Amino acid sequence: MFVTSKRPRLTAHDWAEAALEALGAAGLTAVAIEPLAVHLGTTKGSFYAHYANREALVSAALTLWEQRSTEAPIYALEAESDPVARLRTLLKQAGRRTGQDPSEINILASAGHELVAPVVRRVMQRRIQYLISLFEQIGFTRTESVHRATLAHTAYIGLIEMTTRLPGALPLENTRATDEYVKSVLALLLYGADRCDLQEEI
Amino acid sequence: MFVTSKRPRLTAHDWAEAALEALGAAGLTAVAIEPLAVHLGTTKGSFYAHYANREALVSAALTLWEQRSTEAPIYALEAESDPVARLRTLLKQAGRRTGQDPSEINILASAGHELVAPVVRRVMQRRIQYLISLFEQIGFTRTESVHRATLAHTAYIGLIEMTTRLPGALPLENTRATDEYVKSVLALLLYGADRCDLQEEI
DNA sequence: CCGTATCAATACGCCAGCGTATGGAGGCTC
DNA sequence: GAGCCTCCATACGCTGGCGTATTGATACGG
Repeated sequence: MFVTSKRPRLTAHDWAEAALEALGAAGLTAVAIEPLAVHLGTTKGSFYAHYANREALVSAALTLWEQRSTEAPIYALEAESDPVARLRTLLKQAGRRTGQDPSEINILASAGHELVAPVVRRVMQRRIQYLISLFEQIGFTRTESVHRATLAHTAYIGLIEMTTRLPGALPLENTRATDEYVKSVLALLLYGADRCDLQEEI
Repeated sequence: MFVTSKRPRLTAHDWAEAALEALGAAGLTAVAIEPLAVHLGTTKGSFYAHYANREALVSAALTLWEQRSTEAPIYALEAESDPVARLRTLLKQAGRRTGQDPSEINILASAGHELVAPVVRRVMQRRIQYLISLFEQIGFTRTESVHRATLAHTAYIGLIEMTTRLPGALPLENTRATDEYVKSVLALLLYGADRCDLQEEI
């Protein structure tokens, strides 16, 4: 042919990347070999040169996701010094991502699958642990920190769930309203942080 | 035959009920005619005497769900008089149902489907509106009420999402810990309710 | 420059589920 | 008790996806 278009040969990583994209965009059932092959401009025949079966592909995609979900947020907060500032930027980021990113929700929804559950569990637990540590650094007791971290995390999950599944259902019309909401939540989560009968480090 | 077992003939309602059960237990894909027929002890041939197709069945199941989701919670709170007590029992009920009831989450997760979205949206918006009215009755301003209602609702969604998808991932080991958590959340949601610079009705 | 390992293409069998067609069997009405 | 209406059963074709087999192309190293 003349227009061979020089398609570069695909690697296992290409497949994993496409699988992760599909998983984030449309859930576990979208990680289907034949549709992915079409998307990648090839046929499923070549897939089995890279992976044994669909499960292996899902595993690879999840590995990618776990890496990125662990590395990314750490770096982003290194800049901030005190725990309150870190919490604030964390919440602001969450508010900004609202409704933009269905991947979190689609992957969490896939946790019914044996392969997905442990990965999602690890990522979520790391986040919650980090939140707990933030509240403890702020000066709250252990149990109070656990409670506020749980509230923060579940509110985040519920927020992205609502905004991706039912866009516009929450009474947060625009970005302004969302920002105000985030501020409000931050205030509530920090309620009592300035009281002096908290356990201090000295 | 001798052991005809006298199976009663099925009605459209029986199918809708079974469909709703499957939807709540395992999501939209579980609302499949042939498996449901097996579950009901019949064959799919009889299904098409009641409904035109699968979509119609899904619609019927959702109608059932919407009715129950709207009637139930209203009655349950009529007993309580003041809004704070209503909020408290609401949260306690939520905490008690934790991890027991995957249906909310499975139905919400099905809102990607055109047929499901409007129903779920209506139910959710009614709840949020009710929460907002509670906070306004307590004495908060409109925007403050919107914020706290949104926080309460999203925290609830996130809580049941986490407990059904990833049981044990939240740092709420047992029922006691969950009760304590709910108390904490209630306290945070009501922070400032006793201040006198709130807008009062007199 | 040739051979081999890797990727690609096609065809095949398999399974699950939807929707249709066609008979059969039971109950209700008159 | 005859007839009809409703529900049940089975068979069929269709779609979409998985996994396998076989063959073809192509890049890369010796």
